[in-house]
Amino acid sequence: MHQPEHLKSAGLKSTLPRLKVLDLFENSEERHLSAEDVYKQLLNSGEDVGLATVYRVLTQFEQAGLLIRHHFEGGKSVFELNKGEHHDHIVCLQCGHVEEFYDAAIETRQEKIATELGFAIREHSLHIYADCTKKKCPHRR
Amino acid sequence: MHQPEHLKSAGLKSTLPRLKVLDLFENSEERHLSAEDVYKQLLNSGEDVGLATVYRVLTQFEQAGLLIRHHFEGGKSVFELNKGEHHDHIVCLQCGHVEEFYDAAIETRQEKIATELGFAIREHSLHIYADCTKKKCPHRR
DNA sequence: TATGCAAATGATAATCGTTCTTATTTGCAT
DNA sequence: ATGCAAATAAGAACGATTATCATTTGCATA
Repeated sequence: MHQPEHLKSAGLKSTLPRLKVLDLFENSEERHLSAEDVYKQLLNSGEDVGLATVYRVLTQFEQAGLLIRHHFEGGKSVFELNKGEHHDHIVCLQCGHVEEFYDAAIETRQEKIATELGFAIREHSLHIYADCTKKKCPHRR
Repeated sequence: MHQPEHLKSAGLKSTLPRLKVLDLFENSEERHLSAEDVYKQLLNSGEDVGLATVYRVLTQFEQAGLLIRHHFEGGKSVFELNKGEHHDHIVCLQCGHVEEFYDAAIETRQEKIATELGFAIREHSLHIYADCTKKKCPHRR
């Protein structure tokens, strides 16, 4: 258990809600969770947290670099643990599962294009929405 | 003026609000407009349209293939005229201007990656958020 | 170990973008 | 000219998120 240090180094007090949220991301099956997901899972675990706190904590964790926020289609923000390595996402249109991938060639091309157009990249997002062709797709959306 | 035909072929009646919205996209300086942008510009032009109508019309145009909807950071949808050719976007973090680009290499890589992961791409979005290094950047956000 | 206080929380109201509802108006075929 | 389905405008309703504020908590200090 090294979570309290994570929080401390981010200048955040080690409170129960924050520990629970961190714990959820580190032990959850699904790496990508929305605020609502986090809230519901905590309630199911018997924790008594407020939805407002969940939103607050997620934003703080994002600013502290512990989490990364994504804006997939559908309007709601989705968060994942920041592993320090950038990657892009492919979202299954059947089950909603999010798969990660990284392609050096794409990254290189992006840099080249931005430079040519007179821009310095700050961040970027590549989202592929696709049909899963695997039979094991749970189709649970 | 060939707009009415556009509408008719899409199965949409040729109404004033629809013609005005189409006209705006075809003659506006900025290719990428949000619902709020469209609404305000129409009001400024003395048109008496409702915000609900703007949203409805934009959605209909999207379904008719006349417009393309984008989800940039910031939560609100942005629309642009569908020119039939896919392209990606680079958003200036200073002035908010959106520049378009297309890179065959990136497209190819995406297809290859999706196939390898067992997916069939339906759609995708590549958004680059960057600092403009040109002096002519209006910095007007 | 008790205590003080800033920071954090939870309940709820408020906000923002967007969609829905409904009574009225409009395009357009007759 | 007329009828009617389609479209509209206004505002209510909605879902995700943020702000407010009184109460509680972590934790440094006595």
